[in-house]
Amino acid sequence: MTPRPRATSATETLDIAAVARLTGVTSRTLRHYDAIGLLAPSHTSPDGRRHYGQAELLRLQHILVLRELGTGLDTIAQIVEADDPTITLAHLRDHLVGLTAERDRYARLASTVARTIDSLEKGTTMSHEEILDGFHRQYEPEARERWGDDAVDRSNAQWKALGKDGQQRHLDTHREVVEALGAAIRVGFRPESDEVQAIVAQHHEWLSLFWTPTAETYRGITQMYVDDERFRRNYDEIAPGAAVLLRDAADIWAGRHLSS
Amino acid sequence: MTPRPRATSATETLDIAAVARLTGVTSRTLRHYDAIGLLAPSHTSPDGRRHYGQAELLRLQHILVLRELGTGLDTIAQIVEADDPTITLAHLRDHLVGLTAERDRYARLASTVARTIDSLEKGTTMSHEEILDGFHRQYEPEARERWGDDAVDRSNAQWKALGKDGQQRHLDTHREVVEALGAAIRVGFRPESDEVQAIVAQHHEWLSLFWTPTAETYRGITQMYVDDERFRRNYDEIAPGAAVLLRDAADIWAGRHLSS
DNA sequence: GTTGCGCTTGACGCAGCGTCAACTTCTAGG
DNA sequence: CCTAGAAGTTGACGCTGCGTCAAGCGCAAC
Repeated sequence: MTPRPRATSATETLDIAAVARLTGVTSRTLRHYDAIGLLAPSHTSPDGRRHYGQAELLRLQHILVLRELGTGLDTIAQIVEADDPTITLAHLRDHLVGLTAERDRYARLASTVARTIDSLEKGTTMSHEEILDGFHRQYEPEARERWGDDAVDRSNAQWKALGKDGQQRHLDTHREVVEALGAAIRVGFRPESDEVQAIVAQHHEWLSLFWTPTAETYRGITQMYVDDERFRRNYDEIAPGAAVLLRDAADIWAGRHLSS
Repeated sequence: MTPRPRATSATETLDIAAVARLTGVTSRTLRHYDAIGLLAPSHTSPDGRRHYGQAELLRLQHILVLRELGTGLDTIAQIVEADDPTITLAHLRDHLVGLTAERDRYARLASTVARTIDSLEKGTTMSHEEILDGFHRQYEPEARERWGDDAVDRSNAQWKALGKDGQQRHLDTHREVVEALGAAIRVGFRPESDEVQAIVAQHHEWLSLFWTPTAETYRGITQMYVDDERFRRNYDEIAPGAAVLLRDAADIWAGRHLSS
């Protein structure tokens, strides 16, 4: 005796948009799942619109859990088709092995990269060459696994030469920015001045050629210019305080132009 | 004055197969990298064959390191194009965020899966025949693609190697195990007896087709046979106490034969 | 001559949808 | 009742990073 809303065709089913909202998938995905036979709607209204019932929602739940775990849709199909906790269990057991392996892989990668970055940020007298060399060495264990010893040894020997060349080109390109900074210092411009902000924009553009920093990472980079002796010398030998000026100006500039 | 090997066209360059062997990538990948402009050969001989020099090897090395980190090829192209340690390091900094996020994601997934397994183990209500039948049908086609894991590769290979007859025999094995357990109970064998231990070995072999249990998980599984009503009934309908006997025997067997 | 290896280009295929495009249908407003 | 707009539909191509044929060419051995 409870009042039903407009008994046209809706009993307890949800249309595709409602399911999309509830589960967070797109309607396109639901159509895709229908197309590949992974999840059919409970019924379609005469005009072709898809409607989903509770059973389909549960099945979708199951699908999404497995998908979240990185399982392929075909495998998911077989698992949900079986609709059997024990099958799922067997699958999960296998999957757990893969997941922990991936976790460990990423943990190793992250720690390697972090150490590389640390050695850069804290490196007292570390040159670009040494950084690069160290970077390369960090990957030796993995590289040796994949590539074999002789290949790694040979590439290690050649690594410096290439890096040296690239380093020189980088410094040349960069010098314009640094000299502009030096000029700004001698004239006494402040970080928030249009002139210095323009230099920062140039610096950022230079950096953005290959990589798009966020506000946070851009601030981090310019902070690094101050913290790291090797970098700071690069700036300050043009004009004392250049690194600090760049950092301060970049801090302001990032707040104005970069999304945090 | 050092003797050169056949000065036809080879000075110090490597052909595509040699590069493939050294670096572990396929020749197809090298051609792909050439096609998309990521890594061109140093020169091509008149018949169209690609040859790579030391510089190309180093560039490839750089590419592969970045690829290993999960960087997309387009981004890799920009980074190696820059050929600048600072850019590379900036990228690493950026990438570290993604790596730790991925690591955490997988860690969360792994723990979620582990807990899901736990709860499923307690709630599972399937007979082994159904498990086996469903498993066989479901994993035959596609699991191998998704799961490069050794365990699944091995289990599928074993399953296929069994052939139709062998597969059927394997299906029968479980019943043999259960009936042998029943017989052992009726005769009054103890868990540590050679007879019961042999049954456990058979059971473990049967189970190993689906995943490779450690001592811990094998004990967990057999414990589940006792804890879960439906499983226990499967065993105990053959002979009362079969599940408990299997668990106790498996506990001993695991300690003797499985690494913890 | 011919067999066979190793290379070449060209093409299609795969997952898992995103993203138009072109069309229909339902609903609300005037 | 007409009309605009929102939201649905099918169909198609696009994307990444190659794997995997297919067909052909050059070179060396038999």
